[in-house]
Formats: sequence, structure tokens, C-alpha cells
Amino acid sequence: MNDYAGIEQASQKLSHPDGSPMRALVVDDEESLADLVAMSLRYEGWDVKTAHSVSEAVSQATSFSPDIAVLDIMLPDGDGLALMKSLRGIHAGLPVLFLTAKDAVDDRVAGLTAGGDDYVTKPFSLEELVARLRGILRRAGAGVAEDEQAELRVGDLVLNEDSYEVHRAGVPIELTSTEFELLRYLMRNPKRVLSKANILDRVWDYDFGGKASIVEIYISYLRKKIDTLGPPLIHTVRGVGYIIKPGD
Amino acid sequence: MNDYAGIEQASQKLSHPDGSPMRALVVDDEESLADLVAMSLRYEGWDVKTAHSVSEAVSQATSFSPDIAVLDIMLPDGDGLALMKSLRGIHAGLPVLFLTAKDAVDDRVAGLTAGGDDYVTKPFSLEELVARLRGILRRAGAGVAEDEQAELRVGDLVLNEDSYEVHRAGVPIELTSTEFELLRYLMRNPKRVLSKANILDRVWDYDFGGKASIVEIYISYLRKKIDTLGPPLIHTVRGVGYIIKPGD
DNA sequence: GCTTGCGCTTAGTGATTTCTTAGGAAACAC
DNA sequence: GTGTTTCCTAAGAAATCACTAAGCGCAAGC
Repeated sequence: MNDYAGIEQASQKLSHPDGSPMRALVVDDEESLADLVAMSLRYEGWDVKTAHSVSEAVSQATSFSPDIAVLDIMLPDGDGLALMKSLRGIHAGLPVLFLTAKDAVDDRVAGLTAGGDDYVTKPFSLEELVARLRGILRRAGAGVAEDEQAELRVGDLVLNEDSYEVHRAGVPIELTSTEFELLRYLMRNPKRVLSKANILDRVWDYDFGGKASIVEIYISYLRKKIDTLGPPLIHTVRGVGYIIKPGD
Repeated sequence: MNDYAGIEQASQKLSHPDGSPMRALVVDDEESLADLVAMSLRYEGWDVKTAHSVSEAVSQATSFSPDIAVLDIMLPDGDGLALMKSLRGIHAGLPVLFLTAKDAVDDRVAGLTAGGDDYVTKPFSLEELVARLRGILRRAGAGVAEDEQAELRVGDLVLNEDSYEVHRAGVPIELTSTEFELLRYLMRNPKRVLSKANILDRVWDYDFGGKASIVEIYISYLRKKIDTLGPPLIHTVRGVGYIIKPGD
């Protein structure tokens, strides 16, 4: 019964072919945000360096040799798009994820997705950010994911990260985007009880000021859409949190 | 609490690769609480230093070089979150466990659990605290546990600390959180008779005012759920305490 | 500009858990 | 055997925790 190998952030860990962790360079002038992103990625098993300006980023990149860069569009000494060019001068084809304010999404940024890069608007959720990074690397074929597919499965429940489709036993399920992110986070951690605080920190935007009880309510929404189609998959561990698993 | 002396906390001891003990820095302005936590960790075989203010903590950290920090959110000369930043300036990526009052949680803890840090609310039980510390270090991959898995076993009884699942001979067992903590404590000390006073000190919140007979009652609950599924594992040592072990 | 749907809050209800009390059973001492 | 101590378990009261319904504001789409 124990196919349960690890305690790691689950089945979706990215790594190099030789098993060494992925390297990410995070550049944002707001130090606490850069740290938050860096810690989240380290929690995923990544190797991370932070920088707070264009110049610092360039000097980091030469020695660190990142696999991907997370760049704020607005930096004190320059522009994230220009920084991208500089970094590509050092590491040709380096994939980039941009961080941008919601109203500053201009055409140049919007056009990035065509080139394999991507962007998220501030404030974002850490799951969103991580999912985008994984998506970029998956499509670039740059990393070796232990489970390289865009599909997550728990019992007869299937979630596709690329198409945003969810099915249970073949029946399509319509989810709102918050519901989808919550479900994705649960399904990425199928062997761990996740506390409401942890879910809140990962799935809701980093500036969300509300209480953790919102998680209960979204769990309730998910149950209505998912657990009515078969034996319940979402389980409450009273006083601790929630876990998704088949059976029991 | 004086029956602690000299007895090793056998099975689950964390240590460095070279075998030297883990180092923890405990910071709380309430001296008695800091000492209580320090004693519990020393009981686990850790090397511990305490501090009672931000300034003292910073000076300790430079010479002591801790593997993890336990920080009260509220300190006389500053804020635990700011202290975390200072400590990370000295030791990058230092994992932190925060101590916080129950009502001060929602806004200030935001983002903590996303990076692998965690918190416990006062009043807590010492087992809860130690379990969280071990969880943080296990997931950070920072330490070498002699038994690195999240699973504890005694005979055919299996307890998983991450999924909160308990099975006996494959049969799933539902436990309340107090029952789970009690069982975990017993299973982490399978070769020792634990007195009711000791169990009370470790498993119940440190401010619990009730009598030790509550332990008898929870032992009774556990027996009803566990020892009815096979030969009894929980044994009474009359006049001394309880022990969990297969056989006899 | 209007409508629809999403996200969030509040509040009430129901269920579970925890702890206390209390009586009886088992082990021990003499 | 009797008395004493220790332990076990049942039952109920109180507190906590979780779930859901209802509604409001806001943004996106028509």
C-alpha cells in the first residue's frame, strides 16, 4: 500500500536530467516580494537567487546561470524587457516570466506568450506563479518533470493544467478560476493535509487581507461540483486542514 | 518534568550529516516559556540557545549559527517578522517557526507557510511544536533524520504524520486531533514507559489546568479504536505509566 | 448602460470534540 | 480477605469547529 515515497512537494518536482534542481533568478525591486517568491520556489525544491535591479541581475546571471528568470517589468534602473535582452545575451533562449501591474500590460508584454514566455499581473497567487513557470518550462522542454504531463489525477478526477479542463469519470466540470486553482493545489499535494493557512498563502493573492475561512467556503463549492459525482474525494481533517484522496 | 533527565529520545532524532545535533534559537520575551521550549528541544537532543529580545537574538545568531529559529511574533524591542529578515541576512534561508497569539494570526502570518515556514498559536503543546519543527526541517531537506520518513510504525500499526492517516493491518482508523497527538507521542517513544504527568506535559497545551486523569480517558479512547483490531499494543504499567509495543 | 457571474463577507446552524464528573473494576499491600 | 490505591469507561455539558445559505459589491461581457 505504500507507494508513498516522499514528503517532497509532491509529484511535480522539476529538475535537470542529472537530478540537480532547477535554477531561477528572481528580480524585483520590492525586496519582500522577491523574497516571498524566492522562498516559495525554494519550497518547491528550486535553487533561487534574487536581485533588485537590472545591474545586480546581470551580474548574478553570469555566475548563477539560471534556467529561467522572473522579472519585474518596472525596475529602478531600467526596464524588464531590456533586461531580458541583456540576459539573453548571456544565456541565449533563457525563458522569462514577467511580473507586471494590472494596468501596465501593454502590447509588448501581451505578445510575449507567443514567444514561449509569459507574464502574471500583480498581485498574483504563488500557485499561479509556480504554475506559469512550470508551464513555460514544460512547453520549452527544458526540464525533466517527474510527471511531465499537464494532467493531474486523483482517483477518477482529472485536471488538465493547459486546457483548464476538469473531468470526473468523463463528466466535464465547470470551475471558476479560484475553484480551479484551489483544486489544482490540492491535487498537486495529494498525500498531505494542507492547512487552511497554507492554502490561503498559496492559492490566494499575496496581498489578500481576509480570513482563512474563505477556504472553507471554496472547499464547499468544490464539493458541490466534484463530490456529488461519486464517492467523496475531498476530506476534512478537523482541526488540521484538508486533503484530497480517493477512498476512505 | 524531572523524569526527563538523561533519557534519549530514541527513534526520531534529527542531526547534521556529521552526527552533530541540530541547533535551534528560541526567542520569546517571556522567559519561562522560552525555557520551557528550550528544555523540550534539548530533550529531543538538540542544541539550544535562548534570547528574549531582537537585539539579543541577533547577537546570538552570529556566533551560534542555528539551523532553525523559533520566534515570538511580539517582542519588546521589535517584531518577529523583522527579526526573521535580520536573521536571514546572517543565515540565508534560515527556516523559522513563529509563536503567535490566537487572535493575531490572520493578517500577520500571511505568506509564511508558503515559503516553508510555519507557526503555532499560543498556547500550544510541546509535541505540536516539535512536530512542526521536524516537519519544516524534513521538507527543507536541511537535516538528516535517522528515520526520515513521515511514517511511524509499531507492529502492524502505521501512523503518517503528513497525511494524518492511521492504519492498523491496512484498516484505516479515524482519530480526533488530540487522540492523534497522543498516539504520535507514544509511537515516537516506543521503548519507554511514559508517565501520565509526562504525557500531560508534552501532549496537552502548556497552560492546561486539568488533572492527569484526562490521559487515562484518552488512552481509553485510543484502545477502543486501536486495540480492538488486534492484539493490544497499548500497555499499562501500573503506578508508572503507559507504553506502546507489540506483543505481551 | 445593463446584466450576469464571480469573489468575498456575514451569520446562523449543526456536528464533533474535549473535558468533567462519577461509579465500578482491577491490582496491590498487608 | 479486606482495605487502599490505581485505573477504566460511561455519560453528559460546554466549547469549538466546520458547513452552508444569503446577500452585497465589483468587474467583465454584451
